[in-house]
Amino acid sequence: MLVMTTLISTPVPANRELAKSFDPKTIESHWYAFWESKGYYTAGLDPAVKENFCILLPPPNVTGTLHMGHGFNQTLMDALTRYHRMRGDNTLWQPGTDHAGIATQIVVERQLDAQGVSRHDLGRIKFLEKVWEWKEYSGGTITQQMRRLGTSPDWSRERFTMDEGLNKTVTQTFVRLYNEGLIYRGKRLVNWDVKLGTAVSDLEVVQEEEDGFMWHISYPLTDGSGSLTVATTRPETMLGDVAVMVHPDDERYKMCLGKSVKLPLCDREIPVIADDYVDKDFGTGVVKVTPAHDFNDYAVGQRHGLEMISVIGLDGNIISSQNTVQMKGRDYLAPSANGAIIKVDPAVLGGFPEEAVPTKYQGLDRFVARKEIVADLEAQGCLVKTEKHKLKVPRGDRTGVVIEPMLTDQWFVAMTKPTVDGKSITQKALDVVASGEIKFYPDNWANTYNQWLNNIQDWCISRQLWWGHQIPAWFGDSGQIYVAYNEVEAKKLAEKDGYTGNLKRDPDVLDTWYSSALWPFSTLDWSGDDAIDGQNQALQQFLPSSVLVTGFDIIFFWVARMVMMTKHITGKIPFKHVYVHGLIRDAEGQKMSKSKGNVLDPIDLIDGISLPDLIKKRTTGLMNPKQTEQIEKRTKKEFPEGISAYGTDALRFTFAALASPGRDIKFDLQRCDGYRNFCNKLWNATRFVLMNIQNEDGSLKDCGLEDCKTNPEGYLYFSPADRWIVSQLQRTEANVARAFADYRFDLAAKAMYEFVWDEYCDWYLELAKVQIQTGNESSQRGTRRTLIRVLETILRLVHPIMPFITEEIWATIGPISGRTGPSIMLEAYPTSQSNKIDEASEAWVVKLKQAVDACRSLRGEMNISPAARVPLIASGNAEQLAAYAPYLKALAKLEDISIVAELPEADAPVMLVNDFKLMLKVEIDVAAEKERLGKEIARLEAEIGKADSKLNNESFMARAPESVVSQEKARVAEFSANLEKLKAQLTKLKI
RNA sequence: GGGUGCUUAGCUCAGCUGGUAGAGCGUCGCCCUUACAAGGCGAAUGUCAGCGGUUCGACCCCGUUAGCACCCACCA
Repeated sequence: MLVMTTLISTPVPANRELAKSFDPKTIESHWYAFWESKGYYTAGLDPAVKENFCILLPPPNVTGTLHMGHGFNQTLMDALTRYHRMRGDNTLWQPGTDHAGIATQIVVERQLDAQGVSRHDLGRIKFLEKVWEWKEYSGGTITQQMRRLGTSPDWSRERFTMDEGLNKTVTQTFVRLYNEGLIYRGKRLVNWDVKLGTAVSDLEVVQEEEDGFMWHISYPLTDGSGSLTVATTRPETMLGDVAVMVHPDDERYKMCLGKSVKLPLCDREIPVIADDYVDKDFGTGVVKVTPAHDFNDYAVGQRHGLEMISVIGLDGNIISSQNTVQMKGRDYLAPSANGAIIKVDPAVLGGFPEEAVPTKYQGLDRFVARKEIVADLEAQGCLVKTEKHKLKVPRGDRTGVVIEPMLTDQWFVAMTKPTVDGKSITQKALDVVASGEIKFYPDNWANTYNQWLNNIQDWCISRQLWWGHQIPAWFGDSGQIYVAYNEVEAKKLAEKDGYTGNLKRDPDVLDTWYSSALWPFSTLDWSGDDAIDGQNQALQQFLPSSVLVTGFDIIFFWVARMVMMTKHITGKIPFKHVYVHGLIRDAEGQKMSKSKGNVLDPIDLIDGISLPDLIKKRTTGLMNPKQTEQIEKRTKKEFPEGISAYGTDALRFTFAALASPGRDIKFDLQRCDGYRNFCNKLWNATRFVLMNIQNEDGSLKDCGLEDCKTNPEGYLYFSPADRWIVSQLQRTEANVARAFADYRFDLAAKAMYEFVWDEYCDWYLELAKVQIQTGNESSQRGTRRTLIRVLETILRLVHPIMPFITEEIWATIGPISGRTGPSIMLEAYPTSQSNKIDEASEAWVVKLKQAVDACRSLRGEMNISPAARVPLIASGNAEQLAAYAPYLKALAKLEDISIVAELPEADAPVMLVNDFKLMLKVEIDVAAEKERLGKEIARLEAEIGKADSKLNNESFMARAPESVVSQEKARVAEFSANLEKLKAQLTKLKI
């Protein structure tokens, strides 16, 4: 089921007031269209700018819809893109989509199936028209959904892997690689998907452990001296057996070497050979050899010069004259009477040689044939035994059918063959990582990458499909191959070769990953002509791109191949960094998949969805309708109320916060909850700031926003609290910058969250209230200025992760505070200036916080209602206490504060904070107080004991750094002082 | 068989170059205090998987065991 998403866009309202609470829907609807229409995403191409930043969007499948993985991946890319754009870098996020050969062809074929039409009925040209129609219809879905996520790629540069320009690059590189001998055509055993009727690459085959059987079959020796028992999991392939083999050192079978056995059911004699590939201890120690249908046997066959007999046709049925007809239009390989492989042209079916396979099995489905063969063997007494056996079964990742190794003509890229400069493309790809030119984040992925490349096989790039880049090769009547840019060029080659006959273009297409591998330069309009490319500003700036953001699942499919191809073709690396993130899983850690019915659509988290709608979405279009009930049950249990609307910003913030390196993500909706609350917090902080900087009529109060220098001396006063929050902001900016540089989105989000909530909202706004109520004019101005300036900086700081809410607030406070910029996207990203770090103010506030906490704590101890205003008696640094008094009164709900030289003797608990002593003036419960003091004394004694033992430890004193030692000493001093006070209090209580 | 990652509060996870364990959600109190109840204040909860080692000191480094997850290769 295709879900078309249209972007609802409303005009940006001219005048705005902030609603009472945050409602993502109303603010998200207008900004995207505004940004896009203003061209803010357009690639920066200013040669004067030093830094260039470029990210390639891993092109989503053209017919796909957005899933959580995309949402996650794209949020990270967008955060980086917005961050660098704000920093003033030349920035490009290059978008596009992939034609996804197999996946798309399957979708369209399935639709035709529903109408009872096959692609062969339509013919290639008509069928391709249908695919293009479908592409036009659904191709924009995912890019529309991306807009809902607020992503900011340069849409004007959007590419599609089947675009004319990209097709040119594909053809050009293919011809070049062919001429360099790096692409070749050969008859090899390849993974064959019998359902799709195409070869697939190793990566497209998944091995799954399944229950099966091991059949022990007796092959009689021709000299009548007994028999050999082979063990096999695939008895049907015995029709193609050309030998049986044993280990050369296996004493049990030594006497059989050089003899031959009679292949049951087939009446063929085959030799007994020795090969140390055989594991003596597995099965019976005797292995049947079927080179045409097994990769290992193929290798054995090569070693021993054995012939190959294909007994399974391309459609997965046992060979016959019938399946050749079904494979019309394609060459067919079959054994001739003498066992040699010949090509059969469907036009000359009459002479089809199928004697190698007994007539009774011809044309049978391979699994039906298996049953019959087993039954026949049993009837002839050749079946020794059948035992249960677990085995790995190769299946096509798209179709799920069992992959059949098949001897066919295919095109390959030579992975390990040296190129003109002496290194294979694989070696080049290894080198750029080894040298650090390309860095992985986290770096352990480099191991995975290296390991794969070190064991790589040639890449089968031809696919017997119709949807894709058709291979630019033309065949002559007797098998000549001419690879050229087009048919005219191919003709020229043929003529040079002295061939003037017919040329027939190879009907096959390229693996979809071939064009993906060229993505880093094909999207930048690379031409291969240095003169032209030198003038291509985008290509100069953005190749290599800065970072590739991707899940580990496509490191082999895509990342490694991009490195090989880009490095070899252009001489440049495709990207400098590879940031590998985890996969999004459901709350139970399961992979999200349609068949499990645990898929979440990011759009549903943004807009919310009711339970019935969610169930409907998860259960329609299931391959196996039986699962419906179970999925419904699970969904009901997991989301009893459906999913509420979180809005894009909260979802994006959640993705960022969960993006810890090297870890899959169990997606937990509750985290989302927390970050939606964060949006609300920011929203309401803004409302508070607005309340305080505006007069009743909406005009701006004097906030001292003009340049400080133009104000007279003393016009603005910044309290320690004001200086403290600015200082903390500076630290946060530095932390966020470091986090982005390290791709630690989780830490960036955390730094933002903690600063905004824990410092700005929880403390500074409360302190500001006091200053505005009790401070003088200068202090009030300073406070207002700080309120608004810190908020503005917060907005710019957070914008890369939460673009919508920040833009909305920016647009609201801008006209009021007199800022003129039209969009936060055009503002500079806050960068820390360490000269604003004010350690004295930071220390001042830390102490104030502790005093406030102490008062609150005292309140708790004495069980005083938080709402009650009570008097406080304090002793200590009188000057500082006087400065704290107004804040303490407001934040700790105090009636009044008396500052005295010495606390009066009373049975009330005393809190010691740094150099202050604080006591609430309220009667207390003596017994409870005794208990409390006793506990506290015990705790302090324990702490002192610990610290003391350290200080008495010679090793500690010798090895620990100064700071740690003095820290310990300070602790002992502080605790001892407190301990004495407490003991004194306790004795007082006792009297 | 080869490789990688993980194991921290009831749940989901942070913990930067070793220096006395943190957040969100949930739980329990008390508060609708004019920014915010999608909130505030307070509280409870941990043999940091087990064992051993290095170190004055280990969640962190080393070794080892167990469990979980994933990747690659593969025995017919």
